[in-house]
Amino acid sequence: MATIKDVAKKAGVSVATVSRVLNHYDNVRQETIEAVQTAIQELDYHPNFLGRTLRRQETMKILVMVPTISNQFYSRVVKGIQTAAQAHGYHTMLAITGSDPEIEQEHINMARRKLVDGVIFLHTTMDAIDFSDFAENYPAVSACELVEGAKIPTVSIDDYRAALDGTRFLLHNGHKRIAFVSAGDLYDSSRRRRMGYAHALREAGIEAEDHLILNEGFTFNAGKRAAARILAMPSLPDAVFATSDSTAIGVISALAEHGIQVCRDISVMGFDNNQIAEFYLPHLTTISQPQFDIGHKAFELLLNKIQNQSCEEQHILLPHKLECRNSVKQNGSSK
Amino acid sequence: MATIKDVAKKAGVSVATVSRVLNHYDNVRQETIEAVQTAIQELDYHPNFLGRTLRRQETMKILVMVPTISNQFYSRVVKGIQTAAQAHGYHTMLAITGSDPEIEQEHINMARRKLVDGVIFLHTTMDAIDFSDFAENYPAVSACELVEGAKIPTVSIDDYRAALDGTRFLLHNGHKRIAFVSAGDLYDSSRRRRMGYAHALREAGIEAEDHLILNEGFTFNAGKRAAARILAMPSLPDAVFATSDSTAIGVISALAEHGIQVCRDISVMGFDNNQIAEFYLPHLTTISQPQFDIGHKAFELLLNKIQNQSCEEQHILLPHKLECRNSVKQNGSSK
DNA sequence: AAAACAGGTGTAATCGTTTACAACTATCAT
DNA sequence: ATGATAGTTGTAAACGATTACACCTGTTTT
Repeated sequence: MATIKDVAKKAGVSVATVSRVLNHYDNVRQETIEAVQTAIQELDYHPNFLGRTLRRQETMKILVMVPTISNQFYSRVVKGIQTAAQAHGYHTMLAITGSDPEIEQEHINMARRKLVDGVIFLHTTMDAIDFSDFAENYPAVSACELVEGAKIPTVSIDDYRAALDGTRFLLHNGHKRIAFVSAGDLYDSSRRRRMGYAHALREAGIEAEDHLILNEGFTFNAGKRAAARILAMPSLPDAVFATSDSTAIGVISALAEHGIQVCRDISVMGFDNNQIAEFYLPHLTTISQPQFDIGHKAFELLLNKIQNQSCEEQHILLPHKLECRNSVKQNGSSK
Repeated sequence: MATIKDVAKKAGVSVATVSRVLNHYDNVRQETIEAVQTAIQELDYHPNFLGRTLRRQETMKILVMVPTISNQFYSRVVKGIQTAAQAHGYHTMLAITGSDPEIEQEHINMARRKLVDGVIFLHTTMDAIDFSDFAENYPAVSACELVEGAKIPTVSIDDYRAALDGTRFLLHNGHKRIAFVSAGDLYDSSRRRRMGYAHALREAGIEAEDHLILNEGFTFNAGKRAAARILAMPSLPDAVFATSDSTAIGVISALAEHGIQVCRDISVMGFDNNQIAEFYLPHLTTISQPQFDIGHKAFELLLNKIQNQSCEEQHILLPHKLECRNSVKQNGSSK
């Protein structure tokens, strides 16, 4: 395989000049450029970027730490990251952690070992202290999850507010007993959403029923488990607020198997607005997150950290939106 | 940031010795090992792998070329790849090409530039000649798609046979006019499946109707478009064989909007067996692909190429399976 | 006692680039 | 003619590790 030396020899110039041509420096004579280029062609030379990487101490790669890609939600965020990254000449590596601290730590070492220039966390198992500590030493940002107390640039929606809006919507449409399906405290977003939900109930003067809060997770099967618990309740709640679309669909699917029809017998609201929310029957009423934009913005924050080392902590909140479809019973009357 | 030199100085040994400790060579005195290790600890030293990478000319990274990750199908394959890769100390990079030749070419250069040790193609826009050419010069394997005439190790299902089985199943259950929704010739798998479909019709003595073959693609919206065309037909076909689950669901969803109920009025069969096939209502009858295994095996083939340079062309066909659920009308009688 | 050997370590070359610095040429102003 | 300047190019030192080779020091073999 030809190296820069071979090209230099063939073109009758020094390696420095070849390097200049390669990097489009503007202080090379046109003839020289052409001579080098023909040498490159003739040798079918492709620069070995490992050399540059070592010299420049930059890999032009970033790492995205994602708990799972089975969920379309993260796929969209990753897509946003990747699009932004590509536009700046960066490549993206994906670490699917499965929320396993060990796997996460192993990948964090990629940053320590200079194998990537920065890390975007879509979720972390680290506590705020470790997380801040890492972010202090290496370029890192958080997306989707706003980790309480962690000093790290973050882009997400306002989960509290989103759940508040969602719950209010259910309340305004006459639903009083609302079950809440979420992931407990494993995710910060989940915790925040629960607080928004609780707030909405409180302001409506409704007494919260603890057993209506079902911490099962974000997956389809979590929804099925939640549905099983709901079916076991002495009386059915008016509505179910599931904090991910997959979960909502799990709920609907499991209820359907017991002859309970959504919208007629019970309302179900989702969260995220994945494709599936639009495709499912009934079409799912849900809270829409700007997934692509979250990813896109997250990369921009990261790039800023990589280039400027500027560590100013910033939390960017992007707008959510209630997407009204057919899975929630609406009364025309109540405002 | 501390380098190997700093550690060497601190421990009072040479860099070579530090390197030996780092790589667990067995010809270092126990005391020396300990001295080096404490120096490492005290300096909070993390080896910079860029140096090793350059010296060894290996990155321990592979690239996966995937057309999209919005489709769960590919997510599962990627997961299989990643699991296998991780077990061998490799990291995975994802290039989402969107089937854009330009983006694909840009990423192919990563291999040429030694930024990755090998490439797994889940799809390529290259023709058989270019594809073979690349695979001859760089470690590469193909997964999911068996490219006609390309000399490259491949792992996939037998698409022809799978579509044959699927169509036969529909025929055996009394469906005669079967629409076929696929991606035309953009994907080799799509072409093969169409041939399997045609074969089944022929052996059943049924005359193929060209207008029943709808080349719309693999997405949900492709399914909706196909449904629109089906609705415009003078008479409804008995069944629709959609060659991806998303497409099948698009068909079902669009038909439902016109009051046509699947299983009662028409049958629909999917392909892939994504989660959604199980979750959707009605549960989708579909052809199951061993997605995880395909990915897993693909990595093993690639590793073999990376390590042995052995170029023997092999096509590995993994078994598919008909997953019988509720979207196809079955008659108890016919065998 | 000399030779052979093994265990442990250091020296320095190497991987393929980039880049600071030096140096050369031609042009221009003085 | 001299010095300054701009444009172009080359030399060699990085970057941070790995590793071939040499070189010790003891120990064992002859």
